[in-house]
Amino acid sequence: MEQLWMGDSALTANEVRDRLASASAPGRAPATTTVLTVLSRLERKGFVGRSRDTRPHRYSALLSRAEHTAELMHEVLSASSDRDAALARFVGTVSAGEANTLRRLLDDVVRH
Amino acid sequence: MEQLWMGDSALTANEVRDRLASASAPGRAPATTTVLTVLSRLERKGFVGRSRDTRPHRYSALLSRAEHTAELMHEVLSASSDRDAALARFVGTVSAGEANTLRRLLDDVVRH
DNA sequence: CAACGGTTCTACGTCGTGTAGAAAACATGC
DNA sequence: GCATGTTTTCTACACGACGTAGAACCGTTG
Repeated sequence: MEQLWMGDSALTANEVRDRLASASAPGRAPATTTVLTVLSRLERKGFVGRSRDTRPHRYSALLSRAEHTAELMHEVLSASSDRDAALARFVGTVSAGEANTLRRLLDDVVRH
Repeated sequence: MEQLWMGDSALTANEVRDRLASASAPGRAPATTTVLTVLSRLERKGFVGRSRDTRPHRYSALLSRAEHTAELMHEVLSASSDRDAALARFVGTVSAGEANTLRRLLDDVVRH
């Protein structure tokens, strides 16, 4: 749902609807009001912000896709009682390539 | 919900209900049928297994708490388009202690 | 076979989500 | 200034996941 625009930023409801229309099967084009509703709900939950001063309100993601994912991962992890064990499992099932990525990232972290 | 027994293993519905009863506020004690229903649904979704041969069926978690968490993390990560970016964000917001844990875990991984 | 504990079926309220029409609020051309 | 088109809000419905549990069914055992 949100993924659909979690890359650009500051779009109007109609622009969002247009992108949805093109990026989907021809039949599946949501009404503008639908987009507005969803956008409002996302705003209420703090996922998107909007500029109310410009007339066609402009909506933008407050968190990038990556940030959002990272936050979700933290949430999932927090729900676990033994975080370290969970992390161990996670690392154990990660691909070799991603293990390397992680290693590199951790090295970066070490020097602030 | 499941967390309630994701530590022990192979319990009957009544045993589960009892644990729930003690581990909660005195008033909040679910009926046995409720537990059965939930357990069945979890079974349908592949989260728990049960031995149908013993008469009071015995239910057990198919995945440990940690495994389940790890799987969820992978799911979240998979939903992201740019996995590396998401990982970067994740690592960037992890505590220092956990960063170390991760480092150690990655070292273990390297020697199979 | 009657009673009892265990299991399944059916069902209801609540919540999140996708969907959108009706109505209200605005902007504007004439 | 008002009719028209655009934008936003309100209200609403269907659907699926969940927590909850009663009713009915089934198997064991006295």
